Amino acid sequence: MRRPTITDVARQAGVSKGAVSYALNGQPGVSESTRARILAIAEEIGWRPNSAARALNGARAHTVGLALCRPARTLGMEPFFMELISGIESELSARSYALTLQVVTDHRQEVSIYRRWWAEGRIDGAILVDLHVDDPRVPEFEALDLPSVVVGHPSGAGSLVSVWSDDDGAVHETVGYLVALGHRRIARVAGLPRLLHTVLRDRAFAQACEGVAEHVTVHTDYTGEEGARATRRLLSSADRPTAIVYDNDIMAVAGLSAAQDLRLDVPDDLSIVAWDDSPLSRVVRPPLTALSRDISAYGAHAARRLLALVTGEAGEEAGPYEDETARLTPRASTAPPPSEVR
Amino acid sequence: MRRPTITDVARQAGVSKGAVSYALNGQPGVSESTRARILAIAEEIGWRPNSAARALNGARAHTVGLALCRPARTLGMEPFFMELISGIESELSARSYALTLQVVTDHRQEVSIYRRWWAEGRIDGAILVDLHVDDPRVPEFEALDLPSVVVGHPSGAGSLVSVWSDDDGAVHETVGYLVALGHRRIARVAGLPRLLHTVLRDRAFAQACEGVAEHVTVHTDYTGEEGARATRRLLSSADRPTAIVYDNDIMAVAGLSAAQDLRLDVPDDLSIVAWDDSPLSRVVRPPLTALSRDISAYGAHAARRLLALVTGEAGEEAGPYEDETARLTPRASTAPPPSEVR
DNA sequence: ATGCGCTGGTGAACCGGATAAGTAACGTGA
DNA sequence: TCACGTTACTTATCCGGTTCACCAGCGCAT
Repeated sequence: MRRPTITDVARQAGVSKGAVSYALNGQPGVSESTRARILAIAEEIGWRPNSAARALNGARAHTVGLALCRPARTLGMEPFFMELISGIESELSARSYALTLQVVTDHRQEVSIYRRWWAEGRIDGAILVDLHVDDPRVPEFEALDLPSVVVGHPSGAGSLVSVWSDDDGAVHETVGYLVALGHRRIARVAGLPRLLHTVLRDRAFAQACEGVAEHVTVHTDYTGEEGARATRRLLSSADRPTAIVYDNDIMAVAGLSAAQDLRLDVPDDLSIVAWDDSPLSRVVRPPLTALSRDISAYGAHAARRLLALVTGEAGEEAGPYEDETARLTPRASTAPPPSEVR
Repeated sequence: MRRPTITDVARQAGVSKGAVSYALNGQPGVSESTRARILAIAEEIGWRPNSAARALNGARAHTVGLALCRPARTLGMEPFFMELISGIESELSARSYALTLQVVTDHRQEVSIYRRWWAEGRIDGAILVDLHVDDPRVPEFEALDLPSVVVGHPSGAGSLVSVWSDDDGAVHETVGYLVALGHRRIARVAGLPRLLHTVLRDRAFAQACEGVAEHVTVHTDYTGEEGARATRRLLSSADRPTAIVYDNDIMAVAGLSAAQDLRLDVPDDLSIVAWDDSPLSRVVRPPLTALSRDISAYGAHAARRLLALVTGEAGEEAGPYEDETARLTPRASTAPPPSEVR
């Protein structure tokens, strides 16, 4: 049984294709009674205008693209992405836009996917995540002239609209909190050094500690394994830190376990802070002090910006947007440092 | 600058639209030299056939749909979905199919989304996850006549092709292992009771324990909070279990913390097994014994089945597929029960 | 020389909608 | 009673591809 087309509806209603089209789209040109009859028939036989046929008339594809450039293993473990996606989604589906997703392994692939989608008319816009230092995607996107929103700091977004949150402020708040507790040697277990936000956090961290605490930063690939290894290395050094800030929660949990394995008590011997709060931070023992933010809302903002770009709406929705700064949520993993090192 | 169309390519190459089409699609009807010239020009001006125009000629949309019916919070915390998606993805992108994703909050929405996508010609097929008991989506999908693959047990899939893994076997292996260690009172902290796989695991668990161990099952919503609460309740009962099997790893971690809060040692006082292995199981202390399986491969199998359905390929790819059974990976969270209760 | 098949194309119809232009019927004011 | 403006449509064209029917030119056997 073929899918019904506009012609089927027109025939059953005893009108022309044009009339059906007007009726469907709320255009003037049909009487209310005819419109109702047409819509009833469309409903009855389950007709929906074919999106390809619509798109052919210069209309939009009503789809935006998102390519994620991370290995499956890391991706699965990062609540961040799933929450971001569901936030993006909620905004898109409210406006009847679909999200097309692709998981890729490198940036060359990612750019070529977007290029293809765009050239094929499959997407109206794109969302760029995980901004790198000197990200090659930015000039590419600018040249492509594909409406796009960058989820990341404007300093790396070139002329593209960006949605970001103030990591700098969050870092300062965290360091300030730890210093206030009495910590004078603070370490940071950071993510991939080629990611822009890692560099920005590194810089902010160094700056925040400047003059008030010794500081050291170790880079990892975000996995629990590397988080644990970095922690062991930090804790076995002569002047070990009394507090460690982790760039994601899986590393924070791994670091917690590593510390406990070394017979260190958290928070009495070592304080731990996790960046990005997730249920995980709450279920471990002790629950982790974390930098929480509403990632879902973050994604929704990005989507809203993108839709404004796509539909050409002016207004305040069109510009870059700074989302709320992550709030430090103190839990039981942070406390003053042990007295002998104070 | 308008996107180039087939007419632009034809004009530049000095041939007709038809010739360009034949050249592009590897059809006979153009000489090799002309084909090369046309393709070179297409490449140069960055032309890609508009997917909507192609789809209009009865061709496929080259897209499959996936609607996830879970709240954002649970979703973010389940590495399962992200891994499943990236597995599906890898298979799809290898065959140049796109994945359209939608996060919905209930089944009615989910069905209506699929119905819309299908009627609008946006998707060629769909993947159904999280099968419920008496799932209303199954008859709907059968009626829609939309090519689809169910990720879940065939007993609930009706006439739809399903891809599943033998939970029954995994449960028996787990219970067998715990009984062999000497456990005689085993609890299970299960997921949502309306999910089919929960019911099947419940049944298998009861059956596996029958005659060899006392058993009890508690249902939760998969969150760490409920996992912890269930654990506390189980452990504070008079004849508390000596081993608990959790339906996901976030609950297992939460259960571990809850037990430790009650001054119970894992594994000396209590053994813990997590269903579905993830980096999380490895980074906590002690690392958790878990049921591991390759979720990404699971997703890839589902995608392959779906593509076989969509393209109408016969052969062994078309039927239902039983994926490998989860393997029990013993780690330090399981041991013989304490002697006083043996 | 003629017929035949093959190669390498061309031109036009078609897919399913949107939309501009055209038209028939009707009411209305002068 | 007729020009005029509405209303409620119909008709035709277009979007960017695919594909079918057709055709010119060429080599080749007859």
